[in-house]
Amino acid sequence: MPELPEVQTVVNDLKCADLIGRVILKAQVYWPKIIATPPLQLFKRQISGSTIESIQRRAKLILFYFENGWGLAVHLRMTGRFQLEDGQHLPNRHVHAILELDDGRCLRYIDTRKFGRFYLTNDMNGLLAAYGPEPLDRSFTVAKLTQIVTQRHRQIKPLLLDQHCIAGLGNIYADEALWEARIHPMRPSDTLSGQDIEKLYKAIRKVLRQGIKHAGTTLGNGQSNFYSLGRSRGRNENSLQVFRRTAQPCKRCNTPIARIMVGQRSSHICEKCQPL
DNA sequence: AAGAATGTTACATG
DNA sequence: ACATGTAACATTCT
Repeated sequence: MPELPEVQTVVNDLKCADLIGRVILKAQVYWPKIIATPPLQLFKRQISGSTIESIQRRAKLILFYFENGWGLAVHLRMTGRFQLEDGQHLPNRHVHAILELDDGRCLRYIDTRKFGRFYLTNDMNGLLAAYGPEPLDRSFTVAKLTQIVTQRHRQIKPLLLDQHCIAGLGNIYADEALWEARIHPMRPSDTLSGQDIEKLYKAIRKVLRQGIKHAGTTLGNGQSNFYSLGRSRGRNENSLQVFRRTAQPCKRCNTPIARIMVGQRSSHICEKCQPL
């Protein structure tokens, strides 16, 4: 579930939780496939005794940097969540890993679909090298987006979702940005005009900033929807203009929102505002 | 009760 | 080399 704004929200909450300077005493792992690298026994040995120096976000990854030069990157994929427990823990069948801290607390990883992954590495830069630019960074400019979009001939939405091209967008915010910019998701990327690209640039940054401001998007009431640390919900759902608003009126022109498949993902569009 | 779900990747095919 | 399609991962939600 989590896209850039949701991951940023989790990181912000983790940073507020007094984790800097804490030592990870021990890792308990109940679903070994969660640990992508290194092999489980090495992972457990290496992470034990690590002191958390900083917590950051890059793309959709949560990055824990340790004082010993290693770092832990966590990708939540669809349903990953962290919870900080003090003494007693609420029972949950989907706890797959627990990091025990030196202050008596535990950071536990919950993931109903078990798609999330932990990467423990002493070469974080290497791990991050393949990702495209951060859309909210100053280095991400209209010129940069022009280059990304013009260099290839692909449908614009799958391109936006490709983390090697731009980091952090997922299905929700890609749909929102394309609606905002009035661009059809199947538009070949190299046919966008300069004006289109500028609108898209502004739209991407607008919807991501808004998502962060609202602490992420939590859809519906299912327990495997997005929740940040603890069980705090995002407040961005009411700001969505098209995502999962199929058949409801377009907020600009009242045309019913259509749902179409693009690159094997559902897309929500106004066919009048976003003609092909 | 079938189909879809906020993500990624390996593999196949054009 | 690049673009696109399919299946897989595993469980819940509509």
